[in-house]
Amino acid sequence: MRGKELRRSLSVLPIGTVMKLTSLTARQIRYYESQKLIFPQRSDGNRRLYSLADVDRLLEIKDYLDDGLNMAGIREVYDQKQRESEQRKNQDHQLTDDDVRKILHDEFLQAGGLKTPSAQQPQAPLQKPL
DNA sequence: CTTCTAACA
DNA sequence: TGTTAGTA
Repeated sequence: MRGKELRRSLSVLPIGTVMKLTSLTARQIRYYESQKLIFPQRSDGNRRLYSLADVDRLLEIKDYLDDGLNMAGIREVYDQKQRESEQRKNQDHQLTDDDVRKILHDEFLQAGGLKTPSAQQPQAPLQKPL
C-alpha cells in the first residue's frame, strides 16, 4: 500500500544524476544541503546519495526561489510543515476527556461482570481517524 | 572518470 | 554562484 513511497525514499542517486534531473549545478545542490533544505544520505566513500523525494524537493526549492524566497524563507516553509505533521502525530495519540470517560466506563462494566467482553460493540476506538 | 571539501586573481 | 585544486 506504500511501496511507492518507500522507493521514493530510497537514496540511490549520485549527485551527477540529480544534476541532470534538476538542471542544478553540484555547487547549488550541495549549498542547499548546507542550508538544511535537503538531507541526502551518505555512503561509499562519503558520497551523497539522493532519493526521488530529494529530487522533487530540489525541484520545489527551485520554484520557491523563482517566487523570490531566500534560503531562510524556504527553510521556514519546511520547518512549518514538519511542525504541523508532528502535531498530527500527537493528536492521534491524545485521548479526549470523552474517550477516557468511555474507556473507564467500559472497563467498569467488564470488571463488574455485568457485560460479556465479546458483546462489545460501542467500544471506544483506541485512536481517532485522521 | 566522478565526487568531495575548502578556498578565492 | 562559479571555479579550481588536491583527494578519495
